[in-house]
Amino acid sequence: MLTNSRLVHQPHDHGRCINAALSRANNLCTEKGVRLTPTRESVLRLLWQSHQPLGAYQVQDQLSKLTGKSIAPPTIYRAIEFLSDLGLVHRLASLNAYIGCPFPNSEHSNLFMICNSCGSAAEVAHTALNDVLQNASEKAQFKLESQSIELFGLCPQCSQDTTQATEHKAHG
Amino acid sequence: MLTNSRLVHQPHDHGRCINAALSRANNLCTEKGVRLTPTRESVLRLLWQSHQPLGAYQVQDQLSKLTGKSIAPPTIYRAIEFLSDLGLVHRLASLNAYIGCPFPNSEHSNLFMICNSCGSAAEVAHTALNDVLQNASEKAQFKLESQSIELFGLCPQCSQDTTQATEHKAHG
DNA sequence: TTTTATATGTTATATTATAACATAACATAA
DNA sequence: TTATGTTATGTTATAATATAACATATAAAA
Repeated sequence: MLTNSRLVHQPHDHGRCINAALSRANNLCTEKGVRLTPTRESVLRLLWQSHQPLGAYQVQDQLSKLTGKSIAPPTIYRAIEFLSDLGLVHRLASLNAYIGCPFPNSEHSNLFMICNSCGSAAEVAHTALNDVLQNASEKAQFKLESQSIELFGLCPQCSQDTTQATEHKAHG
Repeated sequence: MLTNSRLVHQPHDHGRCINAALSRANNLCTEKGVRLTPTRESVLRLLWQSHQPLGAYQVQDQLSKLTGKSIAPPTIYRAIEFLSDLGLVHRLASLNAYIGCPFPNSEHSNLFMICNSCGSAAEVAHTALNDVLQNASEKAQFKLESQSIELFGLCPQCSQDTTQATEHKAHG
């Protein structure tokens, strides 16, 4: 099970996340012979600003502020589509939001653990899970092509906070 | 693994699906002391008209035609919310669409197999899968509260059609 | 440097969903 | 039975998300 869960839910040097993501993006674009234009790079950078997924219009706002120009939705959606096609960005359907992919080269589960409290989302690649889904599909004679798995709950950090709050309440 | 997959993807007496769903709904509403009003019943019936999930505005259209009155979106969304709270209806996030739940009393996986070709969606309840997800969550110290699992691919029927089409092509 | 392909700008609009407030229907108690 | 509270629906407006269609600009290749 490969995940960025620890990183997402703990204080860390987030600059390294961003740099790593940009580096991966540059390599992949070179490899595929496509261009990581300034707009696309900025969008990717914004989606990596935190580990919380962003809506397209949040990206729009932030990019507009960043550049001082007003930017229309299609520009954002195009950049997201480009990044998404390369596997650098994922869409979280239940949130209508987008997030950078921490391991675009690995086999994917498209599994996300989304915190109901702080909104952070960790991605998980889980071979055994994929096998279970593949088996289930075969049993149902369903030819599996892609998948979207979104788990909701409390991240380690928020879970701890809740416990403490409850304890505090109990004592008060 | 409990699923309505066979039923969904094969010709069957669909009236029985609808009747069963309405009967379950009536029982559940009685049990919970809430009302299955005509609007709510109609919406449930429409969502059971086929095994393809429907968008809220599709439901609106059909209900308007059915009653001859024009019906505004909030009415539809309220009915869907009511049914959804009772577990009688699910939302498929990736499609922005809604579908009747075939086994509202069973433990849920919230797992759907959605056909990319015909649009049908079968629901699956899969204890072993739930265990895998629970374990993965625990490993990540994530307190799992709910989940949404959507698989995309080809249903048995469409998969067969594709194979035949390919064979046909190969022969032609 | 023309040509071609790719990327972005711009305007308008489609699609999905909800807020806010008014009215109606139902349930219960006085 | 009427008064009262609760639940459900009607109505209007608008928020939030996403895309179509066409014009322009930028980069790459011939």
